[in-house]
Amino acid sequence: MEIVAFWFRRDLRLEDNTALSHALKTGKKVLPVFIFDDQILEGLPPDDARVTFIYDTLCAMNVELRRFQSQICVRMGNPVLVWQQLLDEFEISAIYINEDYEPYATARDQAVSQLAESKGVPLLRFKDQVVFSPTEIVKADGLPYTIYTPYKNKWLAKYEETKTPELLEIDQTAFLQKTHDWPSLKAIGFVSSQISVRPYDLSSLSDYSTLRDLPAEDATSYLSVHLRFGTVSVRQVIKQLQGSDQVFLSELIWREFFMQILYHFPEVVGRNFKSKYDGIQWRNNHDDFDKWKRGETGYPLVDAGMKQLNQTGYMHNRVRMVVASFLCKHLLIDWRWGEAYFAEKLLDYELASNNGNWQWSAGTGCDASPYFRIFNPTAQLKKFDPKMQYVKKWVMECSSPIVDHAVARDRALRVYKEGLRAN
DNA sequence: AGGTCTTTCGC
DNA sequence: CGAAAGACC
Repeated sequence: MEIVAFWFRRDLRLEDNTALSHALKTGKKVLPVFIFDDQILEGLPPDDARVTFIYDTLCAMNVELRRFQSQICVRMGNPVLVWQQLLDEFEISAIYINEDYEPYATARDQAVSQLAESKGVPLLRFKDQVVFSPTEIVKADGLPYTIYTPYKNKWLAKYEETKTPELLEIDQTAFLQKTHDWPSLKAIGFVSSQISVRPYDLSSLSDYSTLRDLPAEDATSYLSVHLRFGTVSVRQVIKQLQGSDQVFLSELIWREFFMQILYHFPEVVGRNFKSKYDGIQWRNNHDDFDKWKRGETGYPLVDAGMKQLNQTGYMHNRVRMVVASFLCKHLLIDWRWGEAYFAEKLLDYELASNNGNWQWSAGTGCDASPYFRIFNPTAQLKKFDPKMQYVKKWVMECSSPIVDHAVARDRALRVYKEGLRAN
């Protein structure tokens, strides 16, 4: 029987899923596929919370699908080799995917596309995880934006032009009725993590703009991880926004801004966007770095943030900016070290946003915070957690500061200036 | 989407 | 006199 395949990647949902919806409308039965890519899994700790989340999400979708005698086909290995097997095993006439704009993902999809095309099977790509793809918002001369505000203006103007699309129907009766051998989490090489993903609540967005900077309020959306893995549709989120939620919409536009930066400038991975900062002599003191990681810097807001990260896989956004600035400016540790630590710990880790925001903090990025803007961690505490509620929740005892603020501030200004002069 | 020091403003 | 605005980092 001729069927089509749908490949789940970072779109782990059965609602408003573009490529899936199109696949289900072809009139052919749809084989849903998920591949644990061993190249990605390699190097992750066995109790990685994100792998647990992916596995649990797949299980939950499977429960849905079982009502229609269907099941997700879960495989593990190199995606190209897995697709080679699947194309041999099933009579697949097309593979449906949602576009993924990361460098690794585009190369992977290109390889799968070549394989499939060689067997006469098209790989059909759809826009799903963003409102506007990296090539849709460009300057009049066709070049990508590198400054946020004009990018945002263009984004909003284009958004006004296009009507908010209706959410897509998912016809579950069109799934292929077939069961598969499911690998256990253990068989994939993992165990269940103690850290779990907090569900999102779209109704919490109403107070976002007034409370979002106060970590004690715990009023952020917790949508990041769901947008990362596609357990929520970005269109559904936007549909939920009221006219007053411009602040939240702006955060979604930042997300797409950094995605298009990574897409058009893949060299930002591992390198300063602005090469004039290449001469900065980072101190890169391992002892300082360990203290930062453990949340033992002696600055309550920094330490609270790092403890929240270590214990929950999440950190309040205001605090992310403070700990990042502290690492780069006060400790003069290379932003790439901080980027790597966040990548390891954050449930919502996403290459484009993580890289973009770290470079923003370090001052090396496009449209970044200027190098002389150095957060005063004590002033930030006073301003955003005046009653010390957030800090008390995460920090039990406060050690003495590992570096004096005024001294570190002067040192950062000097080292950045020297670095700029040397370049 | 900052901080700090200095100057000016408003009373 | 303290608060707000400005300059510079």
